Amino acid sequence: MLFDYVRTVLGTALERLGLNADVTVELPRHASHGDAATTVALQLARTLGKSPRSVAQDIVAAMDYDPARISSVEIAGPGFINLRFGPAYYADLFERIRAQGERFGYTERYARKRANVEYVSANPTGPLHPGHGRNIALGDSIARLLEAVGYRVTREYYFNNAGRQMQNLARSIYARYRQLLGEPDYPFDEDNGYRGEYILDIARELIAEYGDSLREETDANLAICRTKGEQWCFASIRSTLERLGVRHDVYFNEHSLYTDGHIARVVEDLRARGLVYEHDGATWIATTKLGLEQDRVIIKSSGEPTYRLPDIAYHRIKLERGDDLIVDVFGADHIATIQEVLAAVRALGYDTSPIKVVLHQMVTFMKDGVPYKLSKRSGEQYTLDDLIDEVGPDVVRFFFVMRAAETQLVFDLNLAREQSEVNPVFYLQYAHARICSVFANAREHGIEWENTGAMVLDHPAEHALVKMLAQFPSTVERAAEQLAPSIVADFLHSVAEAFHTFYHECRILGADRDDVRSTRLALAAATQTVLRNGLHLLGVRAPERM
RNA sequence: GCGCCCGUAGCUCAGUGGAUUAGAGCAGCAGACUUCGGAUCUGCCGGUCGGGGGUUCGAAUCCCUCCGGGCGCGCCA
Repeated sequence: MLFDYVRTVLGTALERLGLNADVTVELPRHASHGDAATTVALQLARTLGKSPRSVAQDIVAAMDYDPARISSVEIAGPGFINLRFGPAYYADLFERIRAQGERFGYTERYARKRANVEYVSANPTGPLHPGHGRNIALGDSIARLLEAVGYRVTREYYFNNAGRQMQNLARSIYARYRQLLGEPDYPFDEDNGYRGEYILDIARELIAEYGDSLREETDANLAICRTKGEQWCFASIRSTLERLGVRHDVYFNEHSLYTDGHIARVVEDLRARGLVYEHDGATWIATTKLGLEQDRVIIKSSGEPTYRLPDIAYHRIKLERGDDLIVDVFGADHIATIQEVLAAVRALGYDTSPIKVVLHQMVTFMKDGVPYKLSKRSGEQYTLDDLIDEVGPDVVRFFFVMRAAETQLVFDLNLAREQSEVNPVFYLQYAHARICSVFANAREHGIEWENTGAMVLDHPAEHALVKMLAQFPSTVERAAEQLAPSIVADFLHSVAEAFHTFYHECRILGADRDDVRSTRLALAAATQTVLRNGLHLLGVRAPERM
């Protein structure tokens, strides 16, 4: 949007010269180099066998433009073409932002495309821990970003409520149940058991519900413990997600892969391709034939599949659904697994290119300058809920997406708890609240203004703000394409900065002319929209007052 | 040993192959309109972009190599 007119002018000039090239226009790093710059002459010089500067001269000579929109064109350095916007350019940008109003920033580029985003996918064996926060915030913001560029998005949660983990959960609950019933020495499996405080809570609920009628150690009673545990854990997980504004459309149960025959089909199909063999009583997949380091077990000698097998079946199903884009949000510890799974699915004859894996690195929590241990081993767990209690949902969501997924994030608990200007979330929210306050003031003083066209933009701070706002749609697209919410977080900081500077230098309500006041109010309204829409993409609230 | 990720200011991080001068925030220092929210704004201080080669008109960015850190490499998930 920012460079639409510039691109058109340059494109026409190239056409006139019989040249063919992608016109990339960028914002120069230094304001002294103008408002827009292109390196197209440098790129063309080689194939044309001419010097970049002379190519640039030809292009400039062939440019036909409105001098009110482009006030200067110059060739600089080795062959850059630098342009400066004129008043009409700003007026035009501003008008387009104003006309789009609340829809500004959302595009239709990927309309009619379907995307599936899988995230969280924690098994129901306990409350979410703080480390899950990054996966949740990333996954949900990615889903929001994809929606913003037109995708129809399904949010999916994959879980396993069978298998060894759930047996351990049932046994843990049962042991605590017996202990609470007056047998403190009843054995608790310290190695495999879940030692969290919440197990006791579940056991207490069982006593309230069943009294001591589950005392006998039968499969049926353990099954009751298991079911109770699963329900309790899922309720806990969902309530935490709810607090963060996250809701999934599909909960995919791993167990259905067995009952629907998908698991058996995967084994048969892999076997038909000569990729399966038996060894030491187990069934193996020959991943070495697929270019990986070593072969892996897919069915243990006990007859139980390993997690790999359902993962392969699950990804095959995802591909068969025909979505245009399939996003897996995983922690860095899944890297080996996902490589194996994708290699196996490819070996089954599928094109895995719709699958994009967002691997995020681990989070280190810091408190008072030292790493804060959030041990799962200790009986007392620090949960994601505790973190939300401590710093609030907005800070949790923002902190987990403000850095690129591939960085090893440091979550500074002191900074997060700080309710002041050092906290980067408040800088953005304050800008929004400030704008709301200006409008509240306008209403209070009975200031009438019309958000119509024909406005005046004179001040450099106004120009800087308009230029910033005009980049919102392309920024959202770039963030969506790169599956990188941190791009939006950075951008919003720049918007807030441009607004605060504008606010400081330009009186809005106190402007000395009515048309200037109306322009500035409209500019504030547009900034408000960008901040609100942008914060929404990150799942952070845009408060009217703080 | 192998695979993936990272290494940029004291700290946390941006940086889309581009420009004599690599940018923010925090920390530190110095300032700001008696009027719309000072949770703000303006300056200053601070860098061998981990080291070394290469590709290119041009490299923090791409390639190679070495060093350092993280995560994996289970008949756990």
